Amino acid sequence: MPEGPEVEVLVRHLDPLLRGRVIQRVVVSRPKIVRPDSLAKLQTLLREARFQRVSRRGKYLLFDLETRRGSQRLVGHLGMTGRMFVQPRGKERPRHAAVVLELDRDEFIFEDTRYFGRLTLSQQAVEALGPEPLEHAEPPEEFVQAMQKSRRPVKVLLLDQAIVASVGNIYASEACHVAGISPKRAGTKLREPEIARLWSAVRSVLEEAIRFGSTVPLAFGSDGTKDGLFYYGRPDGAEDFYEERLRVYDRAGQPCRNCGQGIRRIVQAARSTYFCPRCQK
DNA sequence: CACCATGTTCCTTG
DNA sequence: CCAAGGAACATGGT
Repeated sequence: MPEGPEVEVLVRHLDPLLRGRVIQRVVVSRPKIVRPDSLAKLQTLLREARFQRVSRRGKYLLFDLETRRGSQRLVGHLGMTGRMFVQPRGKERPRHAAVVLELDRDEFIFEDTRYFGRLTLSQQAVEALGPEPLEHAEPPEEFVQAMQKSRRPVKVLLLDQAIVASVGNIYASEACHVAGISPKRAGTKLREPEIARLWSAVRSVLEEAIRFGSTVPLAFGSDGTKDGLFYYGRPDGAEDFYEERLRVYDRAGQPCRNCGQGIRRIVQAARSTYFCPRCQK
């Protein structure tokens, strides 16, 4: 499910639900998800821990906990198909529930069909993240430098979480389109004003997605219908707003909303990229 | 059966 | 050292 915006919307949903609640029991049915922690370590540390706050960095969810041994931060990542939600204890758990934190009458569930996600006390991945787009109105120096010194294509650079956090495969294509820059351009070939344009395009694309995700009805629980490209699925019966939303992603062959040219799909670093050959140079 | 999928990491090759 | 490509992880949708 996740790029930064989806994680942000999920965090805003979870924070008020979890704040102040105490973990009674930790059930890990997929030990892989908890790596590099051990199951025993997690169970020991999290039992009787109280949620203080849920926040986000990049695509990671940060759960601040007050444990018997002081403050701890649990780090979550949704991989491609992860979901997190709170449901009443006793309700049937989804088939791919990877980790369950039993609270009082409720339980927190981390479900992940493909099991690419993580829930761990290791801070290592978070520490390696590049700048957070929505925290810097101007392109940070480290971003400009990283772009200029690499010959990799722009779209591939945007996917590198060490260069800029929060951008995933959908919003990388979207940002290149908004910036009017071809996804194939090498970082070294970008002029400074183009890098600045790219930075603000990333910001506006992420911001727009967060606004969209916050206003549309979402079903966070396992009973939401299957994905669309904004996740969580919408509740059954909710209208489908999702088609109109994206500029280029998954729109191969369809007309560019700016100029009418056909959107093209190419493959970069083994992932799909979409762009308008006329608007993006 | 084929191919595709919102992510990350590791390995090989050049 | 860097870059590119591929595979792996595991499951499901079309």
